[in-house]
Amino acid sequence: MVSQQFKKQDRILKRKEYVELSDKGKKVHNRHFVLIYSENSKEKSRLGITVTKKVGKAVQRNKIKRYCREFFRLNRSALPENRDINIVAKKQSIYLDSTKTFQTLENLFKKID
RNA sequence: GGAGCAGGGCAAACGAUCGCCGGGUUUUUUGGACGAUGGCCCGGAGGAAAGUCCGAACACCACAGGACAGGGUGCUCCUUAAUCAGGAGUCGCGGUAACGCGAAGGAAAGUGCAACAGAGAGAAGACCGCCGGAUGGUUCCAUCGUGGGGCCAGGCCGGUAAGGGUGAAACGGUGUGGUAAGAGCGCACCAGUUUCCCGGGUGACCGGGAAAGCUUUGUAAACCCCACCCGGUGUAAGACCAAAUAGGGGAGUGCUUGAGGAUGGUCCGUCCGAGCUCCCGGGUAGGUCGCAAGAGAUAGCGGGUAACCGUUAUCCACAGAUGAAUGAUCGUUGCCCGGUUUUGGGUAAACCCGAAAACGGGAACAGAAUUCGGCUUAUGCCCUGCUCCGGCC
Repeated sequence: MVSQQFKKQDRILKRKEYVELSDKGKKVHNRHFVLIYSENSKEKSRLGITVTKKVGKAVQRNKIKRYCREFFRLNRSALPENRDINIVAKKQSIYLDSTKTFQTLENLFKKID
């Protein structure tokens, strides 16, 4: 059984790291999300989520972040290792419910090489 | 049954699985501490957490005292830590009513403004109308002549604010006297203003009476005047710890009589060579604190119309993140909406109201960020009381 934990060390927390990632990383996107990713020096993949105020109000932004975290937590074993990944939400993403969010992210994560 | 007014309540519940944040405790790691890992236990968004519109606590900065400027408040009394808050009232306005709304001091300090319409709009004004006067024409009566009356015509001179018309507003209303016609021009009553007196109320104010001048428009969310109040910035406040690198100050030591470094196990040797060592303060990244138990909640009793106050008891690891936790999936039940079917009542029926069943759909507004007290705005459902209208007895 693979662990489904998702703790603080599995996340990108510093502004510096986000800036570095967006400078160096590769991007894939669809109409709801943008993924920015690059290899890291750690053993695990780490996740960061960016939802700006343009997307919606606080409740909607929180919902998107929780869906993204949940997807990452449940599907880590299927994902590539040694990556820093930033999920950037676009404005369209507030219209998705949980199952559609998961489907959309799954399709998008397949594009990561 | 319909329409409305006021007040209050809830913010789906339970279970399973996988997670997140904080705290306590414990295991392993370690010489020990911190930390990390695993286990167990406890806690983890709102009525508005929102808008950031007021008020405070707290912190730092500024500050002898006063005046001006600027800003705020503006019926009364009370409550509160405090307020542009709240309660109870007064007055005015709206509503049939329950009830609601009001920046509600001063317009007889001064200045300004009052569109359009209208004759005239602030010590107002004569357009129509009404009245008087002189003039012209005509006619009637009387007459020697002079004269008197009626009608018509227009312009001229003057009076008049009662009537018409305009306007949001035209300098009180009704009646009567008066007059050429009119007019607060006089008088009576009514309304209003100011002053004074009496009574009630803590007070705003209310009730009654007298006098005066005879009536003095509106606007102060226009300037202004009066009374009272007011330093500034906000937890990214602010306090503390503090790398690496660069640089500042001081002390010691050294500059061919060579500190220190490289080579090396060490010494000699060889090479490089003007710095090296220590201390101090400032300070960046980063971190810690601020940062969670209080103007606290619930219940009882006492005081008060009430806001609220006093007192007693009980409860509380009542969230503390910082790229920011409080979630996801599944199941059961409940809630709301929709049409369908069955059924009860008001009835002869249409129609209306209620109940049940299965089916389908939905679950609002919204996420703590230093903390409290208010206000405002957003929003789903439920309950209670009251008012008006209609029907039946």
